[in-house]
Amino acid sequence: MADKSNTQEKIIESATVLFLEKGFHRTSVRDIASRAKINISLMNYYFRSKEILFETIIDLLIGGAVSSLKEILDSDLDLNEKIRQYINKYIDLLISNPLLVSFVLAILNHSPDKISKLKVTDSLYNTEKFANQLDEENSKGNIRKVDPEQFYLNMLSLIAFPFAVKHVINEKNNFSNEAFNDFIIKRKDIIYNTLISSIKP
Amino acid sequence: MADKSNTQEKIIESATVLFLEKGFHRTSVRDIASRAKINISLMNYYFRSKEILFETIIDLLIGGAVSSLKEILDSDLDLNEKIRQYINKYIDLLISNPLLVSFVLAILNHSPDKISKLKVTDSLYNTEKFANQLDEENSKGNIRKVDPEQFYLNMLSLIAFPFAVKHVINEKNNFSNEAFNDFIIKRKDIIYNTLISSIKP
DNA sequence: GTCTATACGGCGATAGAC
DNA sequence: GTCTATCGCCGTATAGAC
Repeated sequence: MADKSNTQEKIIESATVLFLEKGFHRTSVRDIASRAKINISLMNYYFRSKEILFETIIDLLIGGAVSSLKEILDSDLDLNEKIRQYINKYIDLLISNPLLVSFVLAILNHSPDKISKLKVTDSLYNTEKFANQLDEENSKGNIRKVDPEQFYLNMLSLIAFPFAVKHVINEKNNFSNEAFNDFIIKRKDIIYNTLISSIKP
Repeated sequence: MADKSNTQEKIIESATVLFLEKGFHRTSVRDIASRAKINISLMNYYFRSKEILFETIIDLLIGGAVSSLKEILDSDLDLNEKIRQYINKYIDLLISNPLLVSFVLAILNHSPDKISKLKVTDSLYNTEKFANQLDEENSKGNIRKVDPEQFYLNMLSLIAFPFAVKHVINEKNNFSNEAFNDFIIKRKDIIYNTLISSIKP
């Protein structure tokens, strides 16, 4: 049994640093092994493949954040307040993990069959309660009629896409990482106002 | 000399099919060579690398579409009409090349240093005239004050992001490719209305 | 110029000895 | 649990035939 989970931890620690630094494709299992000072094949012993190791790390990184996003969506909050909180929490999550969007998109692109297995994409499903709430608010005359699926996609697009093109934004505007974060934080209000004004009766 | 450009064309034809079918990472140069019935090293002879071949194909696929997008943005059209045309043309382009967004994001993620060399990303730069137009319309009192950079990013996000998560959307809603296209075409109006209502005074 | 054959170093993964 | 050895791929480079 020896060090039990110590080796596993070393792999995760090293892999996390490298994945965050260079992304999935540019990090090799040999890189990970040499940084963790372990034998290459131990990576395959503890995790069955590089991809599973990667997904494990993603899930660890974002922790309960994704499920708390789902909680907001499923809560009984007032519609406006729900949208506000959802945007804020999502953007905070992505600011803490700026490569998350690219990672998830890379996986979706690389192995589309694994979509439903990814915990990260959980938040994209089960938007039923939110959809019902939009329908109800409309029938009360509080908001315009909207396709909930389209509205939710609008919200997601406005929140997530900028992180997918972070490099382009930074290069175009000569942004540092800090300047990018400032730019993104300003988006909290912008996205909220954009979404709300689009459903105002 | 033989068939002159015939070999080159065969490579491009085969590679296009495979890239569109399986994406960049899952297509090997050996796949391409065997499908084109040519020697592996000819790929390196005509194109210097797999990546350059890929970029060449992307540029061929989207042809003048990207530059015509830039033309719209730089035109003297009325703001509303400009936004409308830009959305419509962009979405038509992406419907014709549904993998384009994923491809570009994959390249951005894989080799961020090549951003400015990609012709496809040209459309993301030089939005100066559009920015000025937004400022002018605001000073005339026709629209609310907006950060042009944020507004343009909103537009781009709403247009492009859905294509990056096409697989998820299709799986969630049990969409066929046709149903996805219908869903996207409906977005032309939705995106227009969302953007316009966000700047209405 | 065009093409073939072949080889190089690196990759992710695995079988099997200890 | 750990390590060595090795497998079958990959993208790329090059020597040399036509």
